Amino acid sequence: MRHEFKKKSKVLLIDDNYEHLVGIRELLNLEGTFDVVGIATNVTVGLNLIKKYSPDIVLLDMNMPDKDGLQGIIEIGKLESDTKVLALSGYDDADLIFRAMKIGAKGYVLKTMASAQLIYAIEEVLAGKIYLPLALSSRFFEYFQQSFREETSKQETDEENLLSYLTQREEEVLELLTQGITYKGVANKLFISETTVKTHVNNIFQKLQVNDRTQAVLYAINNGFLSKKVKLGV
Amino acid sequence: MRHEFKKKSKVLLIDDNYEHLVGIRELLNLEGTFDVVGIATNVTVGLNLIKKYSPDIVLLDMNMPDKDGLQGIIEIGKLESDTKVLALSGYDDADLIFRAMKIGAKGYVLKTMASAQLIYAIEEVLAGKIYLPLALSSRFFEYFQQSFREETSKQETDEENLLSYLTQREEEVLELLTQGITYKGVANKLFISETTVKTHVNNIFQKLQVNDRTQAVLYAINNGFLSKKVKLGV
DNA sequence: CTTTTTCTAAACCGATAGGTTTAGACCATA
DNA sequence: TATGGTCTAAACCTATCGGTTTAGAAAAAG
Repeated sequence: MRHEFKKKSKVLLIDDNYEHLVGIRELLNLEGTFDVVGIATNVTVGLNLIKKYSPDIVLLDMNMPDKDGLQGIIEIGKLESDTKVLALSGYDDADLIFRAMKIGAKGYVLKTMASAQLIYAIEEVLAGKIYLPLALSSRFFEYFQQSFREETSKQETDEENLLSYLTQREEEVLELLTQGITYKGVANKLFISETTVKTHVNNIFQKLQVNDRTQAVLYAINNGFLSKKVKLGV
Repeated sequence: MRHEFKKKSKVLLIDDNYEHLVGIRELLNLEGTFDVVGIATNVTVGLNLIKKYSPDIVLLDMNMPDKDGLQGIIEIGKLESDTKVLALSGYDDADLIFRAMKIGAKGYVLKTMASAQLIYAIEEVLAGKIYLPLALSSRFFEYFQQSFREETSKQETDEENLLSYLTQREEEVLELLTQGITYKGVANKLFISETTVKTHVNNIFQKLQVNDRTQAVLYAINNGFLSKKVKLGV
């Protein structure tokens, strides 16, 4: 796609390192297809510039002293603008990459990367895609999978999941308990008497080794009983 | 890395489509660097073959009639072997890709892809990397970000988060309630009287617009009060 | 064809929870 | 200084919860 009237993309730079800031601006200006509408050395100023210029993309440094980059991404997201965020960082910290992508960064590039790659990343993000260099992408996935390994290890590997001892009916009752419903309410929903509900609930308490409904609900939530509602489903 | 005594990698294929199965086996045999140690048309048989041959990698079809592929990945993971799973599918369903990667697949390739790309994917996974074709990787990230947008929208965007009306002391009390502690227990932990706790709790109920402790705990959990413990932290 | 499990239900009782009112002490802000 | 919010606390009462025992009917397992 190369035609003469192509509109330049508006770019904003936020980085506490002023030299780096100017360096990137020069680079992008030389490229000719970008219009650097502003630069800022902190997030607060950057946010104001975004409101003023509505850039297409913001290059946002992750490692800054005052407000950190993650908070910056969140606040840019709250603006409800179409501004895309490309995260910049000196380190390939898996956790940082994961968090940045989680809260809406459209890409993540290292400062050590070749300028051509930076340009490519910007273009990809501007085209609506998500850009992660292969090396970072790998780290991201490792971290991603590890997060869920820890999370699911309790539920699936666990052979002592007391929830598995519950009968079908008891599960139904527990399900209603986790909605904060009283004995009377459960009885009505299941078309059984209140005393029957109490019997089930007492059996549930014994099986889950808890003393009251709140603890039962907490056990249920922390052991995968309600995973679909509380977390991302498997 | 090319030396004559390179050991062939053991590959296992699981796919309910027998023709496809044989086709891939032929392809891999022709390649010369792979040793297809077994093929199976369902997960159950496949699991037994994995136990028997300890393959380096399993190509696992996601769309099968009996046990589906996701369950297959989980069960292969439970074997605690070093066998890696490369997911195969006819569809680039974002949700399916996300789930497969979440539970431990090392890669995901479409059946429609060129055979050279399949070979490349297998080699990458065998080398300990994670392989997602660019197109799927994009879909994955979109889905990934969308999942968390939904999850965080209630907590962060929400200006009607009733939790924000709680005083510090009330938050402390609620925190203890979410651990399933009684009035008496809370009183002891906070070094205040039981009646004081009851006063705080009643105020909490009114502010959160709920009727009992279980509902209060559920509200707290579903609105970010306990996010660090229940979900992945931001 | 027994035996066990599950689901149903009642009666009884004490403990806890929840609702309401009132009130003193402290602190900050108007 | 006065006003409002917070934290503390008590007294009172009712509703609900939780523990225990007992038991019949139906279904599943042996």
